[in-house]
Amino acid sequence: MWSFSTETPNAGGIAFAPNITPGSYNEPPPLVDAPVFESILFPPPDDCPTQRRTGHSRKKPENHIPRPPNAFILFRSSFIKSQHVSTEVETNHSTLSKIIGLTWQNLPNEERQIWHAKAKATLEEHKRKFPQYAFKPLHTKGRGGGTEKRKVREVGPKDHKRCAKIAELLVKGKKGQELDAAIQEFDKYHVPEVVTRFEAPITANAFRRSSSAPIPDSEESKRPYLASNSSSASSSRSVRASSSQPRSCPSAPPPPSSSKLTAPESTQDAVHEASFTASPFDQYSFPEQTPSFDFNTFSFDNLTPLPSSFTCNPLAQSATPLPEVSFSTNLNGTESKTRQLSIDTSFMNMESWTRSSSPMSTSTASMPATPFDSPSPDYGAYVLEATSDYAMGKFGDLGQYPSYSDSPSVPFNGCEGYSSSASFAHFEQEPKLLMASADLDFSAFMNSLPPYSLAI
DNA sequence: CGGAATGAAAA
DNA sequence: TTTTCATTCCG
Repeated sequence: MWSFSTETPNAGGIAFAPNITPGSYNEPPPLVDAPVFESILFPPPDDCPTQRRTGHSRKKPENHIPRPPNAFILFRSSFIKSQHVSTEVETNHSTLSKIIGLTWQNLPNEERQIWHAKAKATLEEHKRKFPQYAFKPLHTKGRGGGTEKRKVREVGPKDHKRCAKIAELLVKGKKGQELDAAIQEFDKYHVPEVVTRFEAPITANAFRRSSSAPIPDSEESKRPYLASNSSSASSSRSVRASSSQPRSCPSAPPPPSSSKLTAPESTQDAVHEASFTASPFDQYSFPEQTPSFDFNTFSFDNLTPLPSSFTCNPLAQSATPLPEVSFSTNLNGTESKTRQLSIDTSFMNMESWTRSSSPMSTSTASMPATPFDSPSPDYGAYVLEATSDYAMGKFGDLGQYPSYSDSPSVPFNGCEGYSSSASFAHFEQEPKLLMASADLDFSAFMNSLPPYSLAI
């Protein structure tokens, strides 16, 4: 794309600073001929056809001279061209920009320095080629009788987890087909964070078109609860967690304390909380037989060391059949904190969750009456979905069951001081087992749930 | 055409 | 300090 000079930058007349012995210099290392024994993660291309952009039907003047690309743009361009991330993993370039941005930040300084040098060289050549060029940005922002404000950071991170994971794998050297396999494995258990308020309904087709969604395999998925779906409904067994996840997110904020509940530092969460001061559970009419589960009396603190799996049904004495809650943990080594919660909803009374009685009908007055463009029938299976800032997963799995998440993110009753939210997911087929994974404090997550959250 | 990233340069 | 625009291409 851009013509890089593959010769060493020193060849252009740049000399070493005097009185520095070759063995002592360390500040700006000779970029190219430095003996980099660690193989460069994303080596720049050797051949550069010097093509100037593809035939864009851009509304640029014929003689428009584009800006010289900066280091990141050069890196991104090369990254895209070399297809380190195959289209199997990601095709959307907005998401790719996220991934490449994260990769760029995690890149070793020496390697980033290479691209900065390339940007410098490109700039020099640009100046040589277009001596009269001057960057003249058009400030088309005049208050000319129009609605200003347009650059609102509206949409939250679509799936930062996945992007961070990809970037993490990239800087570890995984790319291409090797990356495909790793991400495929990741997608099997990863719960996409796509629940946002007031967004367009997530329909089945829309979700499949979603960029961050794993490509749906026509065959039956290997997701845990699907497998358990085919098994006997009465026995909800433990769900195997993904074998081992180092879970080291370099760029992610430090995880909150597992013992205490702190206020969310994210301003967006604060907005969420401020937007919904009223509890929707008071407005919505839940099924009358909605039982309650007292998490205050049920403690998970004695789960250390956690059993490999155990099942509890604290409401077994109740007349109505109730969801069975089973917890399973995988203790792979000492630092495995990934635990999973599965709820067997096979005996859910779906009749009581008709569309009319569902909170969705009241909370989405502005939504289209039939927000599902999928031709598949509407089973009307509304499932209470719960998330919290400390639980990294949530009930329901949009990856497996394309669901309509109309989530009025609301603070839970009786849980003040931190932000948690509830949402309602719609499943196009009757879910037998819902899953949630909590990577951090499972006990805090469970305690954050409202009593009726399990009374699905 | 907006988005999604980082960064250089102009306003 | 803030805005533009370099690259890329899908929706």
